[in-house]
Amino acid sequence: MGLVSRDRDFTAVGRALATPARSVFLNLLLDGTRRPAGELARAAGVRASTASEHLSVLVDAGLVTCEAHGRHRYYALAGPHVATALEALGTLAAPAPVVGYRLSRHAQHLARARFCYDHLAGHLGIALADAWVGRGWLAGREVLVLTDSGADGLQATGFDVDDAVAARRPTTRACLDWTERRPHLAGALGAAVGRRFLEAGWVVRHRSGRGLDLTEAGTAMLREAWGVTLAEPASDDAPATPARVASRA
Amino acid sequence: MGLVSRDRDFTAVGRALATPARSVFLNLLLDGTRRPAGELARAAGVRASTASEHLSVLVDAGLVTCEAHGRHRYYALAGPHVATALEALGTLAAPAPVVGYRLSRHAQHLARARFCYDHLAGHLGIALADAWVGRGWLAGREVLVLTDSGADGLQATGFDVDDAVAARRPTTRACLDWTERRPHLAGALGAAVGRRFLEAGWVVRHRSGRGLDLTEAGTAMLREAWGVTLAEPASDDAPATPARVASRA
DNA sequence: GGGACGTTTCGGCAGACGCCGAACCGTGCC
DNA sequence: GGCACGGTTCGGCGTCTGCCGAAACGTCCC
Repeated sequence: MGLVSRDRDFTAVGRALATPARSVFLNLLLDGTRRPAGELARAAGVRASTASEHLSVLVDAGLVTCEAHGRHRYYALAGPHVATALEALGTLAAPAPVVGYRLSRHAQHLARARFCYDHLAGHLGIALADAWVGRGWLAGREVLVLTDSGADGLQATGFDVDDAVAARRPTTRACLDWTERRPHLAGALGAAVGRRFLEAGWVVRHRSGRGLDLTEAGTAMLREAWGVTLAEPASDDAPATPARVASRA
Repeated sequence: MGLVSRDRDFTAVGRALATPARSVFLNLLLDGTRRPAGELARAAGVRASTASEHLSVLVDAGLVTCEAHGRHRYYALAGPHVATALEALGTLAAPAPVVGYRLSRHAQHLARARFCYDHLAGHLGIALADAWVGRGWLAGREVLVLTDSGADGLQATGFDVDDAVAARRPTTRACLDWTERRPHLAGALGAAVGRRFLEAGWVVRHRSGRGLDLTEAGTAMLREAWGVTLAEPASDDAPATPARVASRA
């Protein structure tokens, strides 16, 4: 101890991020999914061989892990710390160039609800954070610290708060969305919430895409439990207030 | 709004970090100082011409700003957001390779007290955070949220809390040291504290180096105000408890 | 076993990039 | 004005690396 240099060598991480294909890969994996090499290759517009080389660079840099499954190899982010760091870097990075694509519809969907590695994000994530700050369950405005009443309330609603508190990761963490400017809940508790939403069937992963669909059950649950209503996806733009919260302390 | 891609292009930032020389530059600037091109060149072990090219890359990437002063050009980090992002990336990056140097002495000095862009870090920063958490001035263990009593207490001690709260930046932010594993106070309030420590002469920048020296006045002030004592720099290693806090609630 | 398929490895090519020395520019000083 | 000095620009050199197609490997399925 004390013998290690205090400075960090950004070279390796930098190299890993420094090419368009790898940047695309990371963006795709940033929602916490595992994806086979071929799918990543197609998404980035490069040959399988090229993608393979890129992926091994990411693995060597420790950003991504590889898990063999049958004749597929699934790649995923190496852990929450990678997601956290990339998310912080996103502050500096420019929005990715918009490829032709039917982006608009896609983007709207993502804006509404998605996973940010292991926790809920998009309008849904923000609405939850707002609601819980409103009831005094989370404190610190931009920082989202769990209060005692919050621990009780969330536990009562069926979230595994004890586990989250005991975890090695920070219990709560505020994750600032790049496009919206409001924080949503990350950290061990954020992950627990996300897990529960999936297990309970309140949200389901959109088939063949990133992004989540809020189910009937989920919609009802949000309204009844916390008076949260998300703007309908069918409606046009709803930029100013993406979600409305009834109970505001 | 809504039209921008949700993904980020990490390519540019990645490229900017991807070379040893630029990594050294950023590490040097990470303490918030501005330094002339020549000094940076010497530190990185490259010719002035090479350094100049590197620096223009960093400027183009928006990580660094350049300010002409006489026949010198001073380079500095482009803002707190850059420091924050790099600090987050440090989680992923390996410790920088140790160059020959008389590193040990140097590193010890840095470990004791230094600036982390605009706020106090090192054992000093950690000791302050510990002390203030102990008195209930900061809440949230790993997160460091300012409490009401904390606002009163710090204001009474002469820190400009009102300004910090009014600032556009988050009032408090926990900055996790890479080598130590404990957080210290960053954000607008952290910057206000750092500023005051310099102005009051409690710390002075170490000549020709990074790192801070705690003055007699600073030592006395720490002890009297919060019962904080930093281990003497003359002593050998003091790894386990870098600082001791008297009053623990 | 044979064939389809997902993936990796290999060789090769072209472009990008880091480095340097030399030349150039602007400022400060005598 | 003349010179020293900090800094940038330019041309050139060698290396690295991103890309591809072809070939090899392993798995699944008939």
